[in-house]
Amino acid sequence: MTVIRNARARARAEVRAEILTAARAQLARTGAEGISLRAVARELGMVSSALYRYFGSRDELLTALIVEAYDELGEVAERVAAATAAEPAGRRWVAVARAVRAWAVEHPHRYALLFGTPVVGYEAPERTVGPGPRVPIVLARIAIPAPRADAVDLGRLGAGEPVVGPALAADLARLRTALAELAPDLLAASGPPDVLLRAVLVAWPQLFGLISFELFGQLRGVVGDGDAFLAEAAAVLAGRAGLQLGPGGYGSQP
Amino acid sequence: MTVIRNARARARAEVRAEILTAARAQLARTGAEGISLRAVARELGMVSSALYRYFGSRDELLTALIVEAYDELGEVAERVAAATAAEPAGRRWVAVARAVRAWAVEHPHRYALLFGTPVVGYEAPERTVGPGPRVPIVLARIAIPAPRADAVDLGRLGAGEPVVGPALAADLARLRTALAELAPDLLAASGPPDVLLRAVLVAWPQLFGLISFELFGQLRGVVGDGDAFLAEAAAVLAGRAGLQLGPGGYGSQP
DNA sequence: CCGATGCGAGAGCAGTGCTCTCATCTGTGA
DNA sequence: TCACAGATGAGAGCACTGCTCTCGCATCGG
Repeated sequence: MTVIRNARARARAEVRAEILTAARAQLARTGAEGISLRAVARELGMVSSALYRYFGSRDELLTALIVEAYDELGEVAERVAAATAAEPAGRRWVAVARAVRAWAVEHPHRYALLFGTPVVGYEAPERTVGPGPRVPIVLARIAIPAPRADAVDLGRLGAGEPVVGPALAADLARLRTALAELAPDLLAASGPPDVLLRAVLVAWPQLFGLISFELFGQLRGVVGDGDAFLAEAAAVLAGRAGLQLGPGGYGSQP
Repeated sequence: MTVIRNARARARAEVRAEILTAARAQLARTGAEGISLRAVARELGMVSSALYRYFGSRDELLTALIVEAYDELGEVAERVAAATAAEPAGRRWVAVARAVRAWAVEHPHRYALLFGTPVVGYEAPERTVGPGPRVPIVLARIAIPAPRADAVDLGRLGAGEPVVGPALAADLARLRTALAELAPDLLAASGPPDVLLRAVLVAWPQLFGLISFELFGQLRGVVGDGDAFLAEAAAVLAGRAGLQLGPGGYGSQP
């Protein structure tokens, strides 16, 4: 495993990259279901069986595309979070949400690959570990230092109701354990017990739900300006998480 | 079009139903992607070409399954709403949410067919019209009469910010038009302008997001008790929509 | 009763994922 | 430097898919 690999390994990596590029293009054109190993091979001027030297199966190729897309989306979110570091937490939250939506609109099939129907169900390990949780970590990093303890308002539960129920307390503990590996700094700063829950477990799936609803056509004919809709809804979520938007609301620049 | 159709039409309807039943079983077994016209035909002891007398294409068969699933899910939601008619709005909201989740867990592939990645993208007309909006209408019917005007808290916008932005105001108008056909009684009772928005456009996609996240494996290894998680999160959403849970929180019976 | 129509069977086409074998090309150790 | 092992590509082939077309048979309506 030297840094300068031999020519064979180098060529191999290049062919692998070319295959991925062709597959990515085909994904953008026809969606995940339409990706054909044979068509990818054809486009590269090789025969389908040769492709199996590089990817053991169609699912393996898809998995590579999934990991790649996770990484790209994670990078988008991290870049926006870094670029807005000086702004109030609420505005950063909305900015990241809009960026995630913009990426989804630009690459709908890749987004569907990540958050749509699981292709087979076997790629669970890949999903949870690795680049999967990058976006929620970005959101958590924005949200967690911000909320004040008095912002806790978990749905106006009846008097005497615990803020976090026993089942969710266990989930919370599990989440903390997972976070200890992925982002140990977050763990130290995560404050009151429900803040993590709101930021990661509640706000993030809801944000995803809004984007998916638009992208998968559930809001077709109802919502006109998807970005405005998402921005407003994300501002609601940010408010619920106790984040301050500051003067000027959530802003309007994309 | 007499009520008592002739024998030919009767047999035709029966065969159609048998095909749908076999396809439904296959969907439950292998998911939408795994549904094969030939396998369905084989199971029914007919040849694949004969099946084309009843469904013009695989997509047409899938569309029939989608409509069917929409109807069944809508009926589940309506039944729960009716059964809890006497309870406070917040508890009804949570009860419907849990019922939707329970249906999704029981029929994951059918749920994916409705709310996952669109199979082709062409069935947009089917989605928006017809049985599609039954669940959000149930939720709106629960939520709309309930909220008090002072519950409006759209994300703690900056002072002077309009509660509903101009882009969303247009969406709201469109939504009202659509509702005028589907549920005219709702239109009359819908109260302050943002209530509809919160109930249908925000809360429903977010609820869907929570369910999908669990079902599509995004929360795998994080959330243990999915029902408890959803109930708590739905209670949060209900609270945001200004619904009262009443004493005893959102209850715990499934 | 007879023609029009509905319907099932079968063959066939173009495409798919994947496996196997066989030839060739290349990197490396003797 | 050379020969051998391993990596790579080509091709044929298998079982499967959605879908179309044609050809008979049954059935229904006039």
